[in-house]
Amino acid sequence: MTKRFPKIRDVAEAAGVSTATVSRALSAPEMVSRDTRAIVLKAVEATGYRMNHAARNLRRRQAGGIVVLVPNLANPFFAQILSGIATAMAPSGYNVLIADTRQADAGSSMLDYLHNNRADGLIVLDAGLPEEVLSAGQGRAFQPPIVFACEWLEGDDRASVTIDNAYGARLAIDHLVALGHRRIGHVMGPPDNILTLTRAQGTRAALAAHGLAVREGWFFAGDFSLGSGAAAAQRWLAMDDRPTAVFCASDAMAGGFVGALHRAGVRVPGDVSVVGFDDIEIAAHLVPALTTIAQPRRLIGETAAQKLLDLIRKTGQPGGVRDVLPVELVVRESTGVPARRSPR
Amino acid sequence: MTKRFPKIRDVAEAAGVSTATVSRALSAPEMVSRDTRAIVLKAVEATGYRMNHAARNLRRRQAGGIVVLVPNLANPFFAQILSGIATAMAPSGYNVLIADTRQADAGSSMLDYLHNNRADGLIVLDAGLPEEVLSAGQGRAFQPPIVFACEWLEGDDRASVTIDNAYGARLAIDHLVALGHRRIGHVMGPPDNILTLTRAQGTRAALAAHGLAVREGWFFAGDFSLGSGAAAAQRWLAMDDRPTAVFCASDAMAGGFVGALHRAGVRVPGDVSVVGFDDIEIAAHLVPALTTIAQPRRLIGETAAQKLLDLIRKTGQPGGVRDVLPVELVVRESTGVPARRSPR
DNA sequence: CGCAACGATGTAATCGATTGCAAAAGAGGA
DNA sequence: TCCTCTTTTGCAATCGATTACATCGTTGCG
Repeated sequence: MTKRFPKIRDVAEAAGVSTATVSRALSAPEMVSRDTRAIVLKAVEATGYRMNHAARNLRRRQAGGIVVLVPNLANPFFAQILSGIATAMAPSGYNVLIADTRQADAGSSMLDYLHNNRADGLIVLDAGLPEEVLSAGQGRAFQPPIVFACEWLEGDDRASVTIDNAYGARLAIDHLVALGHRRIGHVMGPPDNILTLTRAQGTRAALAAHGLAVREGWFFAGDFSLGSGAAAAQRWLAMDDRPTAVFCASDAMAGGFVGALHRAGVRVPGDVSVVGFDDIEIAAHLVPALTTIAQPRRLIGETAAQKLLDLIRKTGQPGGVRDVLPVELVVRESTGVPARRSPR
Repeated sequence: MTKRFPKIRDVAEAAGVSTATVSRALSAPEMVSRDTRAIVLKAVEATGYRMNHAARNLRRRQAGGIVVLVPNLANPFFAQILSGIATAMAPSGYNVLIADTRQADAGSSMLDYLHNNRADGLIVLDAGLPEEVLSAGQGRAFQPPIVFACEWLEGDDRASVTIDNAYGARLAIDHLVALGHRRIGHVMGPPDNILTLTRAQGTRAALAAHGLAVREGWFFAGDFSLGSGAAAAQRWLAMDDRPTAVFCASDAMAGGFVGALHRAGVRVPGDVSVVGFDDIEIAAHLVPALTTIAQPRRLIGETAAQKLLDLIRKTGQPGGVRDVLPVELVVRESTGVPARRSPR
């Protein structure tokens, strides 16, 4: 910001009107007569004027942007969601700020975002943030509207855009049972995560509904990552009494699981069937192509963004509306009828 | 922004000093005596004061943020880079804005970002933007510092952080040749992309250096995506005279290529060896695990961010420094000695 | 003892756009 | 022609923090 930009006053002079008129011609065209509007627009063109957002935001007492809190930016799962958010936000003129909640200085800067004037609203993709951050500003400070996406806070009535995780789990289990599996395991996400909980609970419920055993030993710990899927595979390999099918709470874990199994000489779906969750793009291209529960990631992002805009503009529902988007089973190659007998 | 926040004046009153002193105590502590500083800090605490960024930015004539121009946010390749950028930017206090350059309203809003006061600098991951956008503002307007990352503009001397793509290609080809391959193909990225060009050119050069044929029919069109890799596989399958090894310009394409081949009954590396490029996280977990050229994505992001900060602060080199980060070959399972004879 | 120099603080102008209020300009209507 | 009502415009205050410049003590040194 070294040279001088034309400011609104320059445009006003060029057009022979007042700054107020220029301002109105640009942000409330209907308040200005057709003729002056044309003159002003021409002057804007001629001077190359561009509005100064800092000034507008100061005067309007707003931030001019929203922030998206992502648990781990490096995780490609969020890419599609972010894209959806960006798409939906583009026409609004709001900036989209991105912050990684698991970063070094997370604590303080998160508060900074939340507390005031850095953002007019936020989309939270990480319900695992410290309570005091998410519920901050209840006291003296003002808290901007929040929309949770993917994850949410139990017992909290703020707006959210999620999927029915238990139903997704049920689809996976039903599919496996229909294929003839009776011995079904589950690779879980990180502990305490709401998605982990609901998917695991959904799995348990579906198993029970089919009158199948729920063996705790077949519930493998994981954290949604590729590596944790591979680690679960090692534990599966070390078992005497293995499940013939495994439902993984994320495609990444399913990929890691299948890969590690393959390297140990176990075939999918020949020896064990695997179902993933998410339907990330590569799922269809894996070897074998992954059977999975598809969730509409881009739509989740777009919906969350739209919801946030409504909240900011105070249009639409007063708040607290929880959208639940549909999931569906996508059958590919990684599931099949169970082997005559468990290998080994 | 409905309720009233404590402003600097409130803090000043609470502390019994002037607003100037409060401002200095907060952003230039050394200008204020130890005692007053303590008093001010206490008053800040007591009032719950948080600075208004819009006001500061207006006064300082800056934007308070940088923007990252991403060609396709949904592409997970960029996730790691964004993460690196976010990490490096966090301590600076600059906001990180993200914009998808292939979005609907791209043209106009990109200009908006570039031209002024929306950003103090930008990191461009898409050198394919229209010239008039990237070179905009040379005339009357001021253009903020730019750092190119991954991609760059040929003949442009602005700062950039890249890798040696030709060398990466050479590593891949050398590896294949060392395994005994003489018939080597290449799946390319999108036309006119600088990465496509340099990698293809590097491939040609390496091939020539080994005295091997450069057959145009073995250079498959692609666009870095999974689908285009799978499409290339179809073309490979339809050939009479196939290469025994294929170097793909991205891991995504390699994944798509291998997957499609597998579904057609062709084995990797038994029937054909495949090398990727990028070393995305899943590469190590694929079946077969992908041999690839690793590039330090997170480091690219961090370096670009640091460079941009230097440019903004006018520290460091005056500008135009081009960093080239190292790449390396990672040998996994997708490459092996060529089959005795080409299948079919 | 007196003056220069320095450090700490306060005063007030400033950044650039928006908007409440008032004045001016039309538009009808009697 | 005069008056009321509506639409367009302009004036000037305002948003909240920063910072150039001025002020007021202090300290140091000749």
